[in-house]
Amino acid sequence: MFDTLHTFLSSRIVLTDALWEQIMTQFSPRLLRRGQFLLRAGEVCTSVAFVSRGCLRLFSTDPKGDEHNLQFAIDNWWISDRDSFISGRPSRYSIEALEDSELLLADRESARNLRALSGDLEREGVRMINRARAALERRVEWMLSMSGEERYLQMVDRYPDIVQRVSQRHIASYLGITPESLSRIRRSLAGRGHRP
Amino acid sequence: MFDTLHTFLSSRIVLTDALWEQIMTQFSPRLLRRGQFLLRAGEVCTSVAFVSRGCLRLFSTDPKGDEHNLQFAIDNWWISDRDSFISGRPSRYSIEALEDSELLLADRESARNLRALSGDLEREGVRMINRARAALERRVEWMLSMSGEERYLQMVDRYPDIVQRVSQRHIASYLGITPESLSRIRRSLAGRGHRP
DNA sequence: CGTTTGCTTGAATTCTGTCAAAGCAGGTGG
DNA sequence: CCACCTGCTTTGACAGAATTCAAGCAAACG
Repeated sequence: MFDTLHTFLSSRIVLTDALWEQIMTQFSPRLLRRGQFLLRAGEVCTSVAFVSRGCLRLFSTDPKGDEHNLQFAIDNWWISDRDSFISGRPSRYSIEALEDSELLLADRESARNLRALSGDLEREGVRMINRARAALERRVEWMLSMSGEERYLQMVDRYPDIVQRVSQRHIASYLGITPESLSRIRRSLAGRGHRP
Repeated sequence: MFDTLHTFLSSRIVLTDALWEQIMTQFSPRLLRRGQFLLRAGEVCTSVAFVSRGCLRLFSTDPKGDEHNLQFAIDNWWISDRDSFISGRPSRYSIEALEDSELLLADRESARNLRALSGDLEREGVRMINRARAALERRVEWMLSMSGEERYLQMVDRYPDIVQRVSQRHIASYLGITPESLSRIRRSLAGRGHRP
């Protein structure tokens, strides 16, 4: 369960055995069954989670009760409501496991300890935030400039593994269209000779 | 021209005269007339800009030639294509002055120097990235869950000064709707007794 | 084996974009 | 000072796209 995190980190920073020993102590393993929640809207997000195996979604629930997927996380991704995690304020989001999942959790103090452990680790943290920001920026750009069909093709291109694992209604919610529309888009694409 | 930056910084970090002296040396002033560009798509973004006075927009141009506003920046805001700035790769975005503007520019080396100058300053840099990320996240949430009218009301509520200063077609582009739609939305709101 | 869940499909509706035209500034030059 | 030009906003008519509502179907699950 810690193996995947070790592999993940060693591809980005210089990871000595001594450093790894210390890093491990800061994470606590957690199993989540499909349908269980890591975070519910209104609670404070007290951890960042590394997904060593499984699939989760982060979503908001609007006043009408409709849910909107803001992020998916599969093996080797991180997931958390960073705003709530940093500020300590209640979260507007929920995090739910879409498959049975193995997580490694770090709370606020662990995160602080990790940053203090090595400059490499701290810089990697900043890079992670920047990647998250860049991904959101791209997504806003897509929403502004592309049709639902184009956004779907972008998503298949960029996140094929997620499109494969996650149900269509969740993909539709992520794209900002209805499941019916996504179904029609896929039929239309198939008719024009697109790989399923 | 440096006054606004001094005010800005002193409200967020402990700003001694000595530190301020050093900070000033890292920024170079730049005047931009309305319509001039700080960055053109395809160029590398070599600076982050603090807007001491004026108004700018960051936008992308899609294959059809349509422009999409991703960000506005007025007095006391920062603007830049951080991806290009960090990676050194050509930018997909352009930055244009919507009014005559006074900027303070820091290039890559200056940014590095600034981070090295004080831990406070470095932490403030991370906070800035996080605020940018949080703003984008909110915006994605809006795009997923709200109609054009609701997004417009959110924008009026959250960025009244920008809505006031920027032309409607640019607001419309930011919201992801056509200028015609925004015009109709405003008429409809006025009819239902909304402050102009 | 019956129930549930998710996907598909159809028809009606609502909304938004498109195109074209006219009105309304603000700025420029005669 | 006025006439003109240019860019922005408004408006109307229309076409097109996506949502909604409703129903059917298939695979998965207890």
